[in-house]
Amino acid sequence: MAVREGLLSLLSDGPRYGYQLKTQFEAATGGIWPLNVGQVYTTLDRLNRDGLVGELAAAAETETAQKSYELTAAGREALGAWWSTVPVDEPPPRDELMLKMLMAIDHGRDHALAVVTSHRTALLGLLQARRREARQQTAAGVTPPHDLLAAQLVHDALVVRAEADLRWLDLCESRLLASGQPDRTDGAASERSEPAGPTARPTPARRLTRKARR
Amino acid sequence: MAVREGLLSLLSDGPRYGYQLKTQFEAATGGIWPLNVGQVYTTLDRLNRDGLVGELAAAAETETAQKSYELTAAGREALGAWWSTVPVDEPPPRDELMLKMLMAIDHGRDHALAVVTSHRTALLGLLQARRREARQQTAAGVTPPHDLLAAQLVHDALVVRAEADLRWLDLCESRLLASGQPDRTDGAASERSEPAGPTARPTPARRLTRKARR
DNA sequence: CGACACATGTAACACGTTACATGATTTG
DNA sequence: CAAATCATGTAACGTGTTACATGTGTCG
Repeated sequence: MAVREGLLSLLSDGPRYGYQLKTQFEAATGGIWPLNVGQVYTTLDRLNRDGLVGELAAAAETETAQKSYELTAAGREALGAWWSTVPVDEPPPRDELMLKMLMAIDHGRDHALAVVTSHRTALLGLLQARRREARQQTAAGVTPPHDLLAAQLVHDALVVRAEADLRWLDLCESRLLASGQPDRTDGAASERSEPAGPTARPTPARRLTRKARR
Repeated sequence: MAVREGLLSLLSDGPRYGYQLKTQFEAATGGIWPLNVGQVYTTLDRLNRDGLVGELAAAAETETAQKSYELTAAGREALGAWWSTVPVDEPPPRDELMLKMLMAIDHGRDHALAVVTSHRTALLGLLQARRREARQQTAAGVTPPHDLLAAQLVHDALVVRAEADLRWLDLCESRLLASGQPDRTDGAASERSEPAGPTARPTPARRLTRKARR
């Protein structure tokens, strides 16, 4: 649910047709979010299906296949809801870094700590690279003012996000070190499940496996 | 690409069957990421199709429909790549807040500033709520140690993210205020496109509309 | 017995994304 | 003329997600 709302937002400024929306979407996002034209048409179809946009039959005047779309009342309402709604993460979004961390913890503290350090260095490198890019970007000011602002804000967001991730990794590390839990790198299995030989008898299936015979 | 890797990670500990994976996935994520069982089976099928996991024919021993899955060599390799790879956002991920902000800017500085302030207050409220939750959570320590650590880290992540978003909103505000760009709330149209009456002649189609007749 | 947890699986749909086909128009 | 841009659209695939159908075993 991102392209949908983007198109709605662009359409709220007046009727547009597909290719135009692609162009304006990319312009509005500072050229950072390329958008395949095909997706515009499929998304427009879906929006049309859902009654959020309507075809503007005025295409006859141009003799070409240009079909314009405009917001319907429902579309305008949906867009308004989007503007006023803050994305409440409930349940929390499936973030890759988060999931990776949790899964790593599941594999033992050592693994988790390794993931922390490797990702920290990688993220630090990314941050530096982005700062370098930013300097070059401002040096060669080629983009128009609007696009420049957009590009700058996107860059800010990426930097802030990366910093947040780094801070979170630090938190993970300290929490991991604080929890005196012993590592379960084989040998000493934790409470989680059996050491898992090739034919491990899995925890929740004990009963089933035990009396499988009717 | 999140559930896939999660299942691979769980399977790297030994063969598992579907329901078990659901249980362990939810346990590993501190009960915060509920996972529909059906999705486990479909994902397992897809992983099987891609040759990352294989069925363990040992189900015969249990007489029941329990089919276990295990990692293949390719699966183990994919998982290893996952562990060592830091998610590099290139192009940047379609973040909803970011997109909303950019689209708001496209609609004029005033609108953008309004979105900033509304989202800031909403995010602040969310932050406070989460801090409150955290206090209650630690007070009623019901969850086992592992799940508690996971839940705590997820909570940390959410808080850190929210703080980052707030910081970014502040940045947006200052950038917006710094850019002396006049607002384009009707009347004075910006460089972007025509004021867009019902039959607006769209910018990139000038030529087409002009000589449409073959 | 009836409710509930365990266990597997299918069908359907959502959105995002890419590749492809097609044609008109502009421009070098 | 040829290449690039403008312009529309379809087909196909990928993952995530939910709802549903089905059956066994446990427990109060």
